Amino acid sequence: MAKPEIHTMEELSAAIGVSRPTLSRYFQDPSKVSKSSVERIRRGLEQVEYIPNFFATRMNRKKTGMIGVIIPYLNDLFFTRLLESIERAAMRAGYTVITQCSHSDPEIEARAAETFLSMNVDGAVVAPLGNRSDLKVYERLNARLPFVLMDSRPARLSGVDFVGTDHVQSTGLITEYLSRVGAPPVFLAMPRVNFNALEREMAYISKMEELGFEPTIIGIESLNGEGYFEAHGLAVLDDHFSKGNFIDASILCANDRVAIGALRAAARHRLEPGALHRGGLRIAGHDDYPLSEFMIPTLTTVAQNVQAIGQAAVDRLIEKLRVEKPHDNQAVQLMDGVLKVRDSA
Amino acid sequence: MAKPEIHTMEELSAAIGVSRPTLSRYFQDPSKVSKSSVERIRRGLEQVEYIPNFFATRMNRKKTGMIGVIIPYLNDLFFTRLLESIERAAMRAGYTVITQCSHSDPEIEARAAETFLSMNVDGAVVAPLGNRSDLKVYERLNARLPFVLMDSRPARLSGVDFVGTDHVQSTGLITEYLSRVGAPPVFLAMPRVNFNALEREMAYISKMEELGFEPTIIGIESLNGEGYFEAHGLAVLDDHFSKGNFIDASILCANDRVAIGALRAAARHRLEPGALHRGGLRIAGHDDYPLSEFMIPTLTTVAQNVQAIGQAAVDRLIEKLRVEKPHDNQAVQLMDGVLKVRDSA
DNA sequence: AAGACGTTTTTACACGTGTTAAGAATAGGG
DNA sequence: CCCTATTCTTAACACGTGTAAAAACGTCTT
Repeated sequence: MAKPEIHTMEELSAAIGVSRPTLSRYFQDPSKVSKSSVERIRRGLEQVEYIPNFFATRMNRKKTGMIGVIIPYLNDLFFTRLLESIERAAMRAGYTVITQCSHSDPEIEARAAETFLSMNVDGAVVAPLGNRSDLKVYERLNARLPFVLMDSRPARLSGVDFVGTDHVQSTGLITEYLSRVGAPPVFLAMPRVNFNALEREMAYISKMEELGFEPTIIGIESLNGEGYFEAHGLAVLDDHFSKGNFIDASILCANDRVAIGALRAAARHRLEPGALHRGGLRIAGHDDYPLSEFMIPTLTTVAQNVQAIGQAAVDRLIEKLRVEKPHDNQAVQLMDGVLKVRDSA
Repeated sequence: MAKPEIHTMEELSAAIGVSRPTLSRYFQDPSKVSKSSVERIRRGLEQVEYIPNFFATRMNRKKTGMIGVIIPYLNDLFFTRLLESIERAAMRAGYTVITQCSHSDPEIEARAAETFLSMNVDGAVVAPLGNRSDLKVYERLNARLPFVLMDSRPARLSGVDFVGTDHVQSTGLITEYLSRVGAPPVFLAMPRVNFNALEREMAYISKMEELGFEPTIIGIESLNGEGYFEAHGLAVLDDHFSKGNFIDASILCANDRVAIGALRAAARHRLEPGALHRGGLRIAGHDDYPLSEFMIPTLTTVAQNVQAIGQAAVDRLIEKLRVEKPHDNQAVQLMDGVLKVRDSA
């Protein structure tokens, strides 16, 4: 505890009798230094309190060993799971993750991107904000760094790598399941805050048409402003149920958070959604939100492979990092969703 | 878009005909520079692409304008709300927040602390990991920086500022409510992963004794390893309900996530917890987790004032930052919880 | 027009480490 | 003991910006 505090490599060099350049090499990669010196330095470091200055080390290196991650919200367990899987993958690969949250604000998102550039991060992974994002921000990042988008994908953006769920597959899967086991589903949309909102809508429509059913979409416009998804699902269905609409329908929600609101609306109207009630109300979601299995009834949904998405994003980043000039072939990785049949549908 | 890219202040200085030191002052605080120069620089910046290097600017400044935040988990909306309120408060005050998540690992927590020190952050806010944390890490931070602990407080740590909820008040409040309206509550504990777990247990016990009731605590030991809180609540109550225990009790859960598991256990056993059923099963939680109002039934709980805690933590940090030598009086700020009576109890 | 004052430029050094080139020390082999 | 290969030290410059002191400039007052 009472170790003398050393603030610079120069001081450390004097203290343990090893030259500063050797110390510099030691901290970057101990194998670059002879066994005997490594031992000597190691013993010296046990006697004193010293950590190389974060900024000074990063300033001159070509590789900073940092990757920047931007996510749109913090208050959503889907994104925190994604972030966690990225952090773990990055840590395994020896990288430090710098996280910025855009708090639904394109301006903050743009500022975060600038911060990453000014920090010389080795690469960046971004989960886009949605329609309101400035696509130039992504183009700028993509032009200057190894860059990967994840989760949701701007339609009008080309040449940018992407990792996410195949919504045509995942939404198709659950649409088909719902249609097979009971009534063809109505789609309870979410406000179009991101590109996935629309992708899932379209996937639902095309699957319904393929199956020969009439698609029905409700809840595109928000009834409660910029609130939570749960509040949206609750408000929209509360309204419909009050009018006697959809009380015995199959309802596919755009995501699990909307579905949680939907379940709440059902409870409020003393409806009991469930797979067991043939012909009765059924509610399903999308994402396999961590709380879905604890809902009442437990929520039938399609799981996104968050783990794989995070890992793939980091892998792709590192791949782009290794080769100076990437093959310039845009890589788009789409993961399949997995059906989770539970009690609600 | 095709703006020439300028990488150093030197180049910028040459490009727009203003000296480098003046530019330096401009980027730190435009009001330190004459109107005419400000105007000239502003016009110049519109013509080129330039951002001051993050590391170089931070390296020499005495104040880096950054504050470090460590939270234990990401997969918990309580902590993400806390983090969000801190980020907003810090942003308002002009600070950049660097977040690190310790992922329940004391080693990662210690490393994050070292990173903050090596970055010369102006201050640090930490939500402790719990029993497994190395208290020396906090002492070290506290000795070298403005430092504030939040959310949960190690018993054996003195001289460190703290901001959090007054659990004696909050837990007492709901214990009293439950006792007043129905049967005195049983306490469904959570695994003692942090200091609040024990604090709430103790607060429950002393309030029960004050009211002249016999305290009963269940679920201290985890039945499902290091799983989620929800799984813990579910496993413990599922076990008890199977044996016919507590099926008409008032159950106070250590937090809302445990309570969500408890509601699930009740549903599995076809029990209907609710305030309306006088004498019947009732379930309550603690924290006002964002999803509590969407549970079935909606969850009665005590809200922690997350907003105020985050703001107070940042305020205190900035206060300590301003005065060179703080008055050394340890500041402990405890916020009151607010009762949220809903349907479950 | 002279002086005073505020601003800006110039000049120089600082921060802590990366990095390179040259020479010195060390080790191992004969 | 000498020779060569390796590793280290020394010395110096680099990175991009902060910062301080002194000199130059401009504007305003009188």
